[in-house]
Amino acid sequence: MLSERRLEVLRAIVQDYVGTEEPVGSKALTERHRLGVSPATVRNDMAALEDEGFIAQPHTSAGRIPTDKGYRLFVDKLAGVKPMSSPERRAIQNFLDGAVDLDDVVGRTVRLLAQLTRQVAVVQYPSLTRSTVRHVELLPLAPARVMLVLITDTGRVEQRMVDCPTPVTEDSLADLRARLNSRVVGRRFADVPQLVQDLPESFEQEDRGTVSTVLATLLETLVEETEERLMIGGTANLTRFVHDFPLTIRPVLEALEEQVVLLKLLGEAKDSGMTVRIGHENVHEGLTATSVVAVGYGSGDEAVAKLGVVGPTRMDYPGTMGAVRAVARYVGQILAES
Amino acid sequence: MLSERRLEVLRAIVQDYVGTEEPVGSKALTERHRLGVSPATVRNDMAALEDEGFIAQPHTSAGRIPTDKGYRLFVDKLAGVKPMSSPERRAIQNFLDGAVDLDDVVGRTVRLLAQLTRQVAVVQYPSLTRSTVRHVELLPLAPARVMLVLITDTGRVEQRMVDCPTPVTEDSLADLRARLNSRVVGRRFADVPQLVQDLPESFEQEDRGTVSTVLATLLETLVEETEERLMIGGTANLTRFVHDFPLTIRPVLEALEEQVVLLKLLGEAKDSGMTVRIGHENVHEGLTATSVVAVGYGSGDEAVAKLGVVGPTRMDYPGTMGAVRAVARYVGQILAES
DNA sequence: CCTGGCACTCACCGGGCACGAGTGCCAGAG
DNA sequence: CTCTGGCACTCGTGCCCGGTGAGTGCCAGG
Repeated sequence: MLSERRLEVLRAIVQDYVGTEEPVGSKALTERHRLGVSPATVRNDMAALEDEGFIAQPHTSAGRIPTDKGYRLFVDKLAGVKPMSSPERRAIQNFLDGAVDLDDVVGRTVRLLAQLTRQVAVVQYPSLTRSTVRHVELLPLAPARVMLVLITDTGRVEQRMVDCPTPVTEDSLADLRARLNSRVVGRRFADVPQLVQDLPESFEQEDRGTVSTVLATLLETLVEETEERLMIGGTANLTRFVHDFPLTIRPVLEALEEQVVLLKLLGEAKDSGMTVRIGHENVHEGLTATSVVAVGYGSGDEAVAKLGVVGPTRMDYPGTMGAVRAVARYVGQILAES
Repeated sequence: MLSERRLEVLRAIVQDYVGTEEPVGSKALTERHRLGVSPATVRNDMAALEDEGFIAQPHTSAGRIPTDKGYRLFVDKLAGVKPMSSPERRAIQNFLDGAVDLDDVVGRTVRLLAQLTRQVAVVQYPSLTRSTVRHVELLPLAPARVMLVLITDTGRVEQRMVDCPTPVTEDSLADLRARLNSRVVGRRFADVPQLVQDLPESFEQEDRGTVSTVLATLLETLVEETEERLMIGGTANLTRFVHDFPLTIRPVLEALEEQVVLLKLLGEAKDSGMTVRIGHENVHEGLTATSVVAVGYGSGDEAVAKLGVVGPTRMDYPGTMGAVRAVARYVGQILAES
């Protein structure tokens, strides 16, 4: 096990490296931190830390930089979550309060997160299957064409066109709407398939085709993997590390364009509590030089979706985690109000 | 006026430079194109072209590269629009046909454009004010809370929460819905404010508050500048020019993050026909090293929105214009069908 | 176990130099 | 008047080279 002081040295290295973006040497360390020992001692500690794989040198005559393993230790044991200041919290709340609909909430959240963390922000829309049904609407648009609208308690609205096998009367549509809603309103979307299973049987023969078609479309809309949506922002922040540029940024941008990759990334995060994945802990190839900080958010205690940021492994973890947590909390509140 | 051959030289320079991304010299030109004259002659022509400001040399002992003015001449006089091949056209159509709703159409269009042109794609959602009303729906969610849903003929759906001053009965809501729809369905959204102006007066005193509130929200939704939405994609393509990297890419990414900037950019494009803005023709500072190719699209003959791509001034104009035009055409078709 | 001293390594920087692509100009031919 | 080949010139690029300094590892002594 590493001694107390060695951990302290690791912490100092991480902090300095995150601040300066340059390998940190023993002398600089003793000058900037009150470690109470000489550079030579620090050098020995550094050698030990390097043996354990927590830090590494880019080349022989350079200082040390933390490895993924070093950041992991830092995040788990050495650093807390830095809470937001109260002016910051007020600003977050004010900014999010101005949203007019869910798209706006998500859009504002993305911009806010990107700005606070100066990194790439990713926000998932509240999952349909994890939300509850507020209302299901059926609108006749043409004799044999109906628009299906799903509304969740989190304000998410999905619509689908349904082409019915036979023309539908206004009355039978109203009937279907009423019966459908009485069954599903207030229930979780995940339970809807079960709840409507036997619905077609209770209708007259002539309407059954329509009912089945509508229900089929409804169920399609709920398919996991398809129903997930997300928004990203702050990609311009990627240009802040001008060092290892093209090589790093290219695969990251490509990964961010792939919704599937991002959804998987967020999916891997724990449902409750904050998840930090550092460097190679991310299985996706393009993201092995980045860290992901993600957390679930929701209107109640249960998470309905996740949000987070993607940044270089060299990031301010306490600050980022603080911002992510605070934003998630306020988004949850906003959703609960709406 | 420039002689025929000099124009030919300019065309050759543009083509070679776009292909190789390197300044092109007189010798290379005569080797790669059948100009029928010697390098020395070409040099004289190049000197003339440089005097006129169509090309420039990065430094004394280098070849020439086209200026914005050179590209402008190339686009206007020397190059046509390169039509898509029929397999490409089929692929476009197939890909777009799979969309389930408008979000999906726009999302697919963005990905398609980005892939075809290997540049950043920008697609605007059909403008509300330029679309016509298919249906306006009012859903009671709570005693004094109504959800307003607008549906356009292009499949766009906008929803807003309305908090009413007094509780609303199901009946009066149905009444409002019916009267509202009878006035506006089939009309252009732009005309809606006028069409509903005197609607509150025709209601009982007790309902007027609700009616006014609903209408106010409806009108707010239609405010230009606010109602515009767009989607972008293919930002990873920015990393293809690794040359002048950080300096170029940074401001472009920043500009792309600003919806306002992009909307203005598309807004500046002509309503009909294709618009190409080259380099400094773009007023926005971050985009002076890029060109924008934009075109309107719509379900009928009138454009309901625009789409386009943003790329380096050194782009394959004929190919890009061909792709943009083709995609716009097919998106229009898809919208007309839905 | 900590410390100061010391020799060593090596990335970085700036200058000097050769190379070569590309140019402008000019005189002569068609 | 236009085109061509020749020629001197420019200047960015790549390379080598030595000096500098930050940082290291090791060791002997407290």
